[in-house]
Amino acid sequence: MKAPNPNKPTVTAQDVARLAGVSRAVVSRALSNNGSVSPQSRARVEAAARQLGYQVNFLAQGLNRQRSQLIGVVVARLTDPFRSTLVNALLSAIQARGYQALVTEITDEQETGLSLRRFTQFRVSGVVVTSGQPPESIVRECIEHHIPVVGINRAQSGPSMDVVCSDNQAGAMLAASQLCAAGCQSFIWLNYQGSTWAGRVRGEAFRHALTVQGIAPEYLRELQAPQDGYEGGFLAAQHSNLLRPQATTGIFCANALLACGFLDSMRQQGKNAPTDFHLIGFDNTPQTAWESYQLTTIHQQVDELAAKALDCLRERARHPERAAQVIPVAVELVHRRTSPCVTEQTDTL
Amino acid sequence: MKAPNPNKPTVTAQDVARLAGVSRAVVSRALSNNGSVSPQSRARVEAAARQLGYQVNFLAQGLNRQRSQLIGVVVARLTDPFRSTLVNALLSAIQARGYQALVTEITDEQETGLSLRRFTQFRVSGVVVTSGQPPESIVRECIEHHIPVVGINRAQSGPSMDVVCSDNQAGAMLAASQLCAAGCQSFIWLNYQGSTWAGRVRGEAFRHALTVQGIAPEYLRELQAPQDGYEGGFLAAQHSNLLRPQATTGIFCANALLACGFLDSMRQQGKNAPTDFHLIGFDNTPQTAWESYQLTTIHQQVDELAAKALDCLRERARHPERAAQVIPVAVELVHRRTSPCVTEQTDTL
DNA sequence: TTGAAAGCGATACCAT
DNA sequence: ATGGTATCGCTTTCAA
Repeated sequence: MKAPNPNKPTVTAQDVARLAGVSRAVVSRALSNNGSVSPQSRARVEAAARQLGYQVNFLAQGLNRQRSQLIGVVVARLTDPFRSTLVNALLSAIQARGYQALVTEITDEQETGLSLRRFTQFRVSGVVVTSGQPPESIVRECIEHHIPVVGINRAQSGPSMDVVCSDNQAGAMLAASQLCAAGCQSFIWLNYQGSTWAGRVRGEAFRHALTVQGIAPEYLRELQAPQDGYEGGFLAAQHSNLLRPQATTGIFCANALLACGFLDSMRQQGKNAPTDFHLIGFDNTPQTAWESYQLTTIHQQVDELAAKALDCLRERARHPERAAQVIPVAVELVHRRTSPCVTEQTDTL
Repeated sequence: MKAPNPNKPTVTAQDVARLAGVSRAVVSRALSNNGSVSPQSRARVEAAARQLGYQVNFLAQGLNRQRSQLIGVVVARLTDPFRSTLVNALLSAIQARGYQALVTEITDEQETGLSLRRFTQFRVSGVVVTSGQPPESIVRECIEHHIPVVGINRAQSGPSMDVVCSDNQAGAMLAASQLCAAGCQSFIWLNYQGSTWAGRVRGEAFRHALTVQGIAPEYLRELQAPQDGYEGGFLAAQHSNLLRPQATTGIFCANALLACGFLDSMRQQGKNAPTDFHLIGFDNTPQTAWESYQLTTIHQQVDELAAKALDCLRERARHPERAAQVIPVAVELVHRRTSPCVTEQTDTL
């Protein structure tokens, strides 16, 4: 058998039942508010539970219910400020709803599937994918086990996964309008090689938004950073000769880190925003608000993303068959120094 | 009873046993490499398991073993770059050792205890506290349930919790030496009101280190930011008249965010490092390396902190009775622009 | 309302 | 080496 716990033996529902003078069943019902229990029994159970310091064994509970109070979260490179902000919001939302977060870090898109598998082994109540693209087959496995999967800011992975996504189109449009209103006549889209899906979508949307603004395609240049992050943006600015002398250039970046790196590198070259060019980033991470950057940026409402993602899980748990949805979340343009708010002054005359 | 799964019924060890023509017991042994199994049986079990796509139910496994493959992590404000870096390292280390991370975010020191309780309900294999101070009583509860608890960068919470801690004394000494060698004659210690334990220790150690360097106490001033973070540092610099005209001031900050905010605010006032003052931060977060800051800083080896924390859990699981330890992790001075490396030139003459 | 009992799925002991 | 079986702790059905 098992070695008896030499210290404090675990308190079980059985112990509570004994002390309260009722059966395990009553204890279970009383404590989980399921089924009917007389007020007196309930009181006695609660008293006994408190007295013994009883705590439900979630493993046993989950085993029986075939579902744990766990929600799986997949994330990559938590050191990226936007990701940590998002995960922070997710943790809050998850706990606010009475769940616990099971977090796995992936270093490679491939690992997403493995993470999902491990989540199912814990019978999680749902999965939130914030990085990586899970193979449709594995998502289906989850669905078959009645485990809803939702992605944040990613492409739909087949017809089984819901997605909550910041409105990249609107963001690109806001950026394009702002840059045009600010008088830019030449444009650059900055992204990195092997960008995420969201980054690519933003680029496409920016191109489209410029067209809508009446900008001819030849006035948009694409700049590929050799890598992601601050360093990528920094290098991108070094390795290219950006500015046409005649026209103010408006630059839109796939994310905040790229924008910060780009800006620093440009400054090192003696060029600054908004005098020499305009710059708008995506994400509105804390650093973009710092005095040294004051970056105009597209703000993502992370709390909203998190909340909608969890709502989505709940909904899908109820209606497993319903078609997968894409739920948009509004974005906002935050005016800061690298492309200041344009007042109506041009219309004054 | 339970509603039968309408889709794919869960594959259990029983199913594998049936297909392999052996008993559940053999399946368990074969798959967990426990007990003895004939090579042939093993092969058949493995084949059957693969064929059926069998996955162990961790809930059942944990219930039986009285221990899950979970490790609890307590963290606050994940948006702080140092915290997210540390948690990132912890996640990697946890997964590298075959565990899964159960993460709880606390917004208040008080919640630490509640988090630990919930961890025990999942029969976690260990707990890592990176924020907050768990009440000694609850830590003891954990220990009594054979759940080791380790803190990172915090005070020992009674005799039951091990602690892994960056060497704040050494860090302060490195900072003091550097500032002195750079010619500073007047010093400021910048921290925020209600600082963490680590911050306070660094302050004390800095004071001591200056004494060792032969600096009289009256040349050290303490500056209290009204809050933590970038904003706190920014405000601290605004609300105080820092520099004596005669002597170069050396400033040491409790953390990186304070330092960045402080630096930006000083610049706004027309003062910059290292010309007008010297500045050294703690943590070496990614942003301190950015071109706009290039902050000289004390580097914490997060991977080392994470690795030692997990080693510690393992050790304590083996020896529950052993006295609690404090395990130091070395820090390094990273020379950057706000207090550049001092060459031997002063000795040349 | 209540309690007895049948699981949930896996593990480890013990006898074979 | 193998299989039967008790057990981990809780939930839920079912009959009383």
